[in-house]
Amino acid sequence: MNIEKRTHYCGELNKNNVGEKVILLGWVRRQRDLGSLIFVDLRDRSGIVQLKFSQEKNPEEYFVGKKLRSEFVIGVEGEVFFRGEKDINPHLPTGEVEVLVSKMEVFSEAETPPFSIEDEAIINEELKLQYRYLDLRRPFQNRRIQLRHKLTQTVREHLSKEGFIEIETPFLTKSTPEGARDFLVPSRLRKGTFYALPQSPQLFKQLCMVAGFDKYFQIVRCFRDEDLRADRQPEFTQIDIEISFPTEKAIMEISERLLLKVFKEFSFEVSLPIPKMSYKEAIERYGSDKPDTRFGMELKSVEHIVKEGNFGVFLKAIENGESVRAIAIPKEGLISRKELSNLEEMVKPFGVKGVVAIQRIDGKPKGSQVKYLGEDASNRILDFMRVEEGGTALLVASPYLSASTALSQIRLYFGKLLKLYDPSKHSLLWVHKFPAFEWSMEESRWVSIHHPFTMIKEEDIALLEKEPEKVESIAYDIVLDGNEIGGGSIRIHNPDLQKKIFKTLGFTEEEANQKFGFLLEAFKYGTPPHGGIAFGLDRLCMLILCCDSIRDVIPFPKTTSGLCLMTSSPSEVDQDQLKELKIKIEKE
RNA sequence: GGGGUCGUAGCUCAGUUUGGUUAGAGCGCCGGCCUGUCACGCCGGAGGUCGCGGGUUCGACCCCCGUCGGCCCCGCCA
Repeated sequence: MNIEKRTHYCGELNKNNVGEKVILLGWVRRQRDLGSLIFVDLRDRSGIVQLKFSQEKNPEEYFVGKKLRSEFVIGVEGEVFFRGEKDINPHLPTGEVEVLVSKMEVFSEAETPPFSIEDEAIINEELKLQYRYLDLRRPFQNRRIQLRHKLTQTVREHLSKEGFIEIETPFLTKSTPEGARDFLVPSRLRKGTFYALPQSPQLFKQLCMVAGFDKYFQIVRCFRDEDLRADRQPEFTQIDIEISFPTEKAIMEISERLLLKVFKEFSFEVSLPIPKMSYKEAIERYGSDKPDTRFGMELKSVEHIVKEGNFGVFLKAIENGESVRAIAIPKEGLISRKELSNLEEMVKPFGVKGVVAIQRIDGKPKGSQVKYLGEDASNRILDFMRVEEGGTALLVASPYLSASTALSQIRLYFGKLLKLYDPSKHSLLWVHKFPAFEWSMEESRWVSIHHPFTMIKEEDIALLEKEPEKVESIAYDIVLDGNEIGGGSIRIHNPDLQKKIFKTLGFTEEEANQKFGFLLEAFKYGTPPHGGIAFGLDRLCMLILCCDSIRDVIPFPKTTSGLCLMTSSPSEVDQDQLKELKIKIEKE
């Protein structure tokens, strides 16, 4: 058989091909042996078509067909026939036709695979990852990776059309402080020194602006040595963008055109226009800097009401400058004593000690704390929170941010539980006006919330020395259904301001020069104002394809403990390799 | 670093509550029969380190300790 002469992919065949001679190449999905008549489903990346072997019509090939087993790789030559009205399989796109095989070649036999190569197969994650190439052979999983290709193609095409230049930046680069832990790569030529794999191409893309490329993009792998999650892998892909002479508005518009182009391509419905919300407002209304705005249940502060009651816990909290915040749960979310203690468990990690519930039953407030809060105050809370009959107000007392975060967890929990949103509709949101710095208890210093190269509001420069917590950055995140899918900022292009920021972050001039000297040096020679954004390609792909885990859209992912079960990496290396690098392993 | 949960046939799971004769089911696999199947059907068969190590016990899949691995979460992820 001449394998160069494949005429069709299996999934393409239909009634229009009847009578044609075809050559198909693929995997045996299943064999149905009826005696002197055998049906075989042949699968390739496009789909499935039925092959027919008949003892009567093609005795020679029939006897070879007898020996076919699942996952054999074969090539067939044959003619496409209409199956006949009563034999049509309506579940198969190619179900109206079949191929009567006249010639067949078995390229490769196959052992029985550890799991069946079917969409319906339920397979433990461990096994899937160990035999990832078989998992990827399953049609829907195969399609996901093909769709990921379509996504990256759409991005490349769109950005190229908009005048962006794709530029590759190094993977072997310099370890920098701040941010995630680096993956290190030892250098052989200069023993005792290390490259780091980039957490993102941040500094290089800025240098591309200094170099005059004006509009840069890259679909690029990034590496962060931190713990994994369902939506976090140690290596992941970003759509990285940077432009010269930007405004926040310009970058948002570039981003929106790109995202909408992608969403259109995938028939993914989002509501427009995309609202903008300050960080402060997001925390106030949703308790999160990446709120899911597909449903309401907004948070409110109720100190002004509860301070009139007699509930000691709340009064004391207010006295200590803490907040009392509340959320309204609809009547469908009936809260039993058991559920309430579940909720309390849920919010414990956020430093909230208890949750107070007030339910409206027959128009009256019910709940174990009502007698302390007073019926009047309780009623006012129910009214203020617009709690319907049968619904419940949940209250927590804690420092503002912790109370807000805790309630945001409760909000998300009920939003999902009560199906308060249509899963086929999606909601985008810009969150901006982030604070530039936060105090790190661990390091006893100010650290950047975005990164140290983020521009701050001009009028806040004066606050840098005395009140860094009040400094606002020109940074923005884009949120899709409660998931951060991208973020960026306008950068600092003035070396003096950059030095001031380093000072706020507690770097001495010497340290700053040692770590970022090349950037500061570059900025001396004419630097355009610049800024950009980066999108998480894997996350975006996961959300568009409605997957539960980022692993589903990464061809060869790691487990939650950072292992590749297929290759068994990471693994030990030869002594010789270590010797060459002058590295000694310290035994535990 | 911490919490939760899972690990029994090739796969998915039951059995563990209350330790006790030979550890089961469905699917898959192997052999036979079958001309319109498409989750083909029918008959027959093979298949087990109960994750691993130790302990308790007359006796452990079951109880205890440790360990490895999967998944989810907190911390962490500028």
